[in-house]
Amino acid sequence: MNDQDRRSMPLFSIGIVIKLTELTARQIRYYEEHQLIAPERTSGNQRLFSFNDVDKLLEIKNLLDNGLNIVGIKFLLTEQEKTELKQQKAPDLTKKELKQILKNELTEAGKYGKVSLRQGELSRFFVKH
Amino acid sequence: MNDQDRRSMPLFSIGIVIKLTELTARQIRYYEEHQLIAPERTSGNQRLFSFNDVDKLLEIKNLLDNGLNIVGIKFLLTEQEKTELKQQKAPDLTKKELKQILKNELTEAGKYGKVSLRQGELSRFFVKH
DNA sequence: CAGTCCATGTTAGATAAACTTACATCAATT
DNA sequence: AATTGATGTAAGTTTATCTAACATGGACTG
Repeated sequence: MNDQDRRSMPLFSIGIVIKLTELTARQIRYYEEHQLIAPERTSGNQRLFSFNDVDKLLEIKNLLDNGLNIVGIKFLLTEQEKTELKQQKAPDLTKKELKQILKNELTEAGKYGKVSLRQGELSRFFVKH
Repeated sequence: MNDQDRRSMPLFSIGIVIKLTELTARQIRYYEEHQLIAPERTSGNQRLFSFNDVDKLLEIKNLLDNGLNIVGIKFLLTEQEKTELKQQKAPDLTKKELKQILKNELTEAGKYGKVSLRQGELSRFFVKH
C-alpha cells in the first residue's frame, strides 16, 4: 500500500470531518453536490472521507474565504489533480492562464491579511511523505 | 500538535475500526470492557478510536492469536506504555520477568509459524515519526 | 465426564448519527 | 425588484451504534 492509497482510503465519518474542518454538514454536502469532492459511501449510503477529501475541504474553505466561487475552486482543484498526475503535456493555455490568475489573487489576498488561520493540508500532518 | 497528540486523536468510528482490524464489534467492546483500550466517546456516547487504539487492537489480535489471554495482554500493554513514557526507574522484578516470559513465548510461537500475517502497528503507516 | 470459565456470537430494543428533500435566508448581482 | 449563490433549518427516514442479556463452544479442572 503506497502513500496515495493511504491518502485516498475512506476513513472518516462526516461528524469527524465537521470537527476537523470546522465546516457544517450542509457545506460539505453542497461541495460534494457540486463535485468538488467525491467521498466514498458505506453500504448504507453514509459518506466516508479520506485524508485527501479532508485536505480538499480545507483548501475549499480557504479559497472561499478568499472570495473564489465554487466554479473557480472546482477549476483549481481539477487543474491541481492533473498536475499531480504529472501529465507533462502542453497545457491548455486558457486554463493555465486562469489558474495563474486565481493563484495570484490568492497570494495577493494573503499579503493583505485576508488569509485566515493557515488551514494546511491535513494529511501532511498524518501521512508519511 | 505533536506526534503523540496525532496518534491519540479520536477519529474513527467503530465501523471503520472493524474494517481496519478485522475484529468484530463484540471483540472490540469486550477488550474495552477489560480495559485494554479506552476509546473516547462522542457527546452521544458513541466510541471514537485513535490511531493508538487501532494499533493496540492489532497488537491484541496478534497476542490472542498466540495464545495469550486478556490479563496477559493487559499486562504487556501496560508495561509497554510505561516503557514508552521512558520511566527509567528500576523496574519491578516480578513484572519484568513476566514480561520477558511472555515475550519469549511469543517469539517462540513465531518460530513455529504460529504468527499469522504480520499485523503491524497501523499508525506506522499513517503517522509521521 | 460434568462443571467452569473465557472469548465470542447473537438478538432485542433504544438512541445517535447521517441521509435526502424541501423550503428559508441573505448578501451580492443584475 | 428580481435572481443567484452559498448556507441555514426542519421533517421524516434510514443506518450505525449502544447496552444488556442470554447462547455457545473449546479448554481446563476437580
